[in-house]
Amino acid sequence: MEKTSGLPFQQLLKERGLKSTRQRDEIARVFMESADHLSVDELCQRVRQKNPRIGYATVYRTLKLLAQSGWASARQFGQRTARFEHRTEGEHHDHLICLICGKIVEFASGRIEELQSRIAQKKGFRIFDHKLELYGHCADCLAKKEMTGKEVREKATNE
Amino acid sequence: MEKTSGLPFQQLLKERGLKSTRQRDEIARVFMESADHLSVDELCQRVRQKNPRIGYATVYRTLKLLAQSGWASARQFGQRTARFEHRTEGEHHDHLICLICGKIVEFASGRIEELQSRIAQKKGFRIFDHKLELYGHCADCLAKKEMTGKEVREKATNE
DNA sequence: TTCAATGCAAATCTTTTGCAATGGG
DNA sequence: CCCATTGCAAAAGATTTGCATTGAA
Repeated sequence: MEKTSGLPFQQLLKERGLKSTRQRDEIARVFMESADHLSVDELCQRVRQKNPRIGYATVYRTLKLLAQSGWASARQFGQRTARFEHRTEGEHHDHLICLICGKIVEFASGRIEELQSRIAQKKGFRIFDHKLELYGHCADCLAKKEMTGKEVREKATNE
Repeated sequence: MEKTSGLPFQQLLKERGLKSTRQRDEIARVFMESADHLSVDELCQRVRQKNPRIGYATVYRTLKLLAQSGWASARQFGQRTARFEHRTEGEHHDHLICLICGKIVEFASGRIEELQSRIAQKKGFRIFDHKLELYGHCADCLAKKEMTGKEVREKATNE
């Protein structure tokens, strides 16, 4: 997996001919300092603790830049709000997702990542990030196979 | 990779205690007969050629059922509309996605799928589908590293 | 000084929901 | 018959955009 961290955000802006502004720097800093799986809303809240006048639009615009630059990556776990992860160096956690109850189990596989790198190289890509999600039914839900139709329906509805 | 196709949709409804209706059957049929990467809108258009009174809500609701049953799976390539793929038996195509220009290149890797199956088994999941996306910069965009800031900005904007 | 970036509010778009009417089992 | 399903229109969100103002370079 390619490394680009360590390159400050401001340097990256300069490379692309973009201006370094108080807002962009603040947003990038707060993003990098925060825990993973941050929603746009959460990021905006935090940024506003420092500078309450920063708008959602700016946060979205900056996040787009961070994503294009490979620093952030968007995830859509449920179908609702996107959440942004840091592109960390090396270690990635991937996800097993249950289609019935929505449970998410994390896992990591270095072996799979090796294969990914090889494929990317073959196609001429420089990879910054990846997303691997396995969808199915979890052990619990498989065990509930004997549920009545009514119960299944209720579970599916409030999902 | 687990197989469930061949099981008719109606049978699946019965198993879950759901009703088989004209609309559900029609939507499922059209979905299965269509090409991959169908948007909800496209599916709705096609279904309406047969029955113009079918509403978006019903299409969404049925697609959710198909997804939970493992027949369809949602993808979010750009951040816009979700697109639905058929869950085909065996063969999966995964995606390399360029963060700059949005280009999508497909690839397949049986080796990676083997590893996935093993992981799922270890965690007690029965997997119906998976999603693997590699994000980075494509060969073309890497070649354009010498572009001026202005050009980069324009490209990023109309993305 | 110049033009990109910002902040705000309005606009868009996708997906979900409430509810009366319909229709499967 | 009963209650799940449908269709419509309205609601709910999430993200984007137009535009006047601000601020980096």
